[in-house]
Amino acid sequence: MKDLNIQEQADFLKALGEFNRLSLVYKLCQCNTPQNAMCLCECCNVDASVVSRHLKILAQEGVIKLEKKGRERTYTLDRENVVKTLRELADQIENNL
Amino acid sequence: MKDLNIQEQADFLKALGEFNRLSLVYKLCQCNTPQNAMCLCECCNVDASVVSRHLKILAQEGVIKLEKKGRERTYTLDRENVVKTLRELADQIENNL
DNA sequence: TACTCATTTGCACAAATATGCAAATATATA
DNA sequence: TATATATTTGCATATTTGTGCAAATGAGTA
Repeated sequence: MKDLNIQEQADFLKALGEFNRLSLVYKLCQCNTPQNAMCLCECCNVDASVVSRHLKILAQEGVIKLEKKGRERTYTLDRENVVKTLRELADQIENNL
Repeated sequence: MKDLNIQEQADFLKALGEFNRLSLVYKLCQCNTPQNAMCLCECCNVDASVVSRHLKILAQEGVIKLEKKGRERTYTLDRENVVKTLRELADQIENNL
């Protein structure tokens, strides 16, 4: 339960604040089973390499989790972390911190 | 109480997801009285024109509110809207929407 | 080992963004 | 009206970011 500093919070929000990345997040939100990158490609109209990079950014910021089992790499939304971070931010702002 | 589409949500998050803008938000969060731009300049080490532009972006996205009374232009955090938007986002993600 | 499929990386490039300075604008006051 | 102060805008610029393509990598399978 680390407290994020301003830069870290900004990076987290920036990760979510891009259309294709946010689309990926919603896509992962809807399918409750882990998804591989090929499947995720369908939701935004871009090259697989672009999806790969977006997923990397989301993973770095703790938005999604990568699971490697053998050949497969599947991604799941880190629902708990995203929800927690957003709510903490909302609470901070509500309470003038 | 409009529902934001993905692009609008992304724009809102992007507005918050930049270091100097988030610093401005926290600054406004701490001082409960409306602040003018000169005062806000102090919190980030940039030119007044840069602050002006950041404030404009924040205002466009409903993060802050501008009040003009005569010569003075003061800004206040639109606490209610920011908190509401962040919580709605958290709720959406929590509930797989 | 050779092949196949999924993913990442290197490179190039266009578009967006953040920034500073100087000039323009707006608005109160002498 | 002239002046002072606060803010915005026009321009130039450096940096970041999103993107696609081709090549490289990784990991299973024939």
